[in-house]
Amino acid sequence: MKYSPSKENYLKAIFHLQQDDSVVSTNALARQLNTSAASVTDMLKKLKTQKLLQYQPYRGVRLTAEGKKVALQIIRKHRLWEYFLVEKLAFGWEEVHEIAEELEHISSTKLIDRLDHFLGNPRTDPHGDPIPDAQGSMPLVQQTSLIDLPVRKQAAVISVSNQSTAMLDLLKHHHIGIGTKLAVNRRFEFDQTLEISIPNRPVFTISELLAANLFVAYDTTTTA
Amino acid sequence: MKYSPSKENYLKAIFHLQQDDSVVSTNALARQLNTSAASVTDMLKKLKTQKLLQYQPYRGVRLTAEGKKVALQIIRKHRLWEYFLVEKLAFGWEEVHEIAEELEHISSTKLIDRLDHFLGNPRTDPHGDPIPDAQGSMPLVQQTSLIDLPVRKQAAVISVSNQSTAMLDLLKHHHIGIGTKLAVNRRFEFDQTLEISIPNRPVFTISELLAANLFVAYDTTTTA
DNA sequence: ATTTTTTTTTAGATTTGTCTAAATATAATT
DNA sequence: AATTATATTTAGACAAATCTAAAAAAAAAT
Repeated sequence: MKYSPSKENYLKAIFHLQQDDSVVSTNALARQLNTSAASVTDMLKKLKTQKLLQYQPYRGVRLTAEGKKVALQIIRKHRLWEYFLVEKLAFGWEEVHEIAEELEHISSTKLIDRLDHFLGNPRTDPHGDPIPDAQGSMPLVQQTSLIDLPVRKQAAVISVSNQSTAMLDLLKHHHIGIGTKLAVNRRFEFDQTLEISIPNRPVFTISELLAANLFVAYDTTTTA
Repeated sequence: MKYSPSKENYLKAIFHLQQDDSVVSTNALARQLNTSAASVTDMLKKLKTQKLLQYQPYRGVRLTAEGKKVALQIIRKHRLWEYFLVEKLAFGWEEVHEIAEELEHISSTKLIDRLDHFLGNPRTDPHGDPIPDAQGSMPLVQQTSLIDLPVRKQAAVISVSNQSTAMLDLLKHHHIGIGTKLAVNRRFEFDQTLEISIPNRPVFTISELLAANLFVAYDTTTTA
């Protein structure tokens, strides 16, 4: 029931890449984990013998129920630690990920449950991503179109409803991608355009049409 | 400037065993780290090439200034995390050590400095051991004879002023050693004996003479 | 339906930290 | 001082996680 940090990272990466219930390719994993395809193959064989995933050579990989369970626990730890770092230790948004990558491998589940309680059982992390509970069930994300995002509320882009190259081209131009953190500074009533700010980038304006097609997640936890 | 968890554990163990400025033996280290003498020898050679310690085959080992610096940073992290676990997450005394053994290897120094501040810059951990500051200087311990320890105050044995075999024999009988956590339950006026409790052990009574020769550290931080 | 390209796997090494068993050095005892 | 006992080191192996280069399979392109 205990896995090495490396194995945990593989499970987490597969979980993230395995959007619906599709299989994940060796190369995609290698890219995600910044390692070689050969290393990935080696590790997949080990994880398979531990029944954490289904894997047939050349056929890609998919987590088993057990594998998903483990992945969700890592994600739970990661996000709770991020929340702690931002809310209690006053870290900025962008600097917490790297530290949480280390903290998520601390094994004690008692620790993480106590931390959860200490933080007031938050349901989303500072980026707006949902935090799985102790049983591993992850609440559905509070997912809104950018049009409905409250002003000044930090949010993370989680999906785009229009996948046309024209739109993706525009997103690229604005440096917006899945996971991009942003906030709406203000709305202009005249033409319904929105002023957007992304950390460490100049502010810019987008059209109502673009905003309508951008879905974001944000923290809805009520702070006492 | 970054060392593996294993190396950090070696440095910490040597630091603790190297009471004054004596050399530490291979066997003592092996015992402390629950490993074989052969493994210790292997590791000492590696740490020597990194100039973290002085080591001559068969002659024992001693930390260099750099080695001490690293050890003190690990100890700082360990004790700050222990404080966090007890004070913020309501863990008991005895359960925090194991978790802190993992947390102490999280690398970010920014994290630990923020944690320090968040906790109100405590100067001793829950066991009464002093917490080194960011520069690695460790405050002198509040060191009292057991005779002067306030009743019910938890403390840790840090030294014994009498090293006779007769005394060490008695200490062994009572399961008391350096680092043992204990508290005085009550004093008996008639013969000045003390009732002592050690977590997870039956309470027992010791003589005034023994108490006079036992030095303990305890937390003197004033809690608001 | 071949050929070419891309993806994936195998083969063989490497590093880190560990082990056991055997050899050697030091310390203790007679 | 010689012998016995203890402590320490060397030699040789192993598991985990990684790598590069080569081989094999699958997919894409002609």
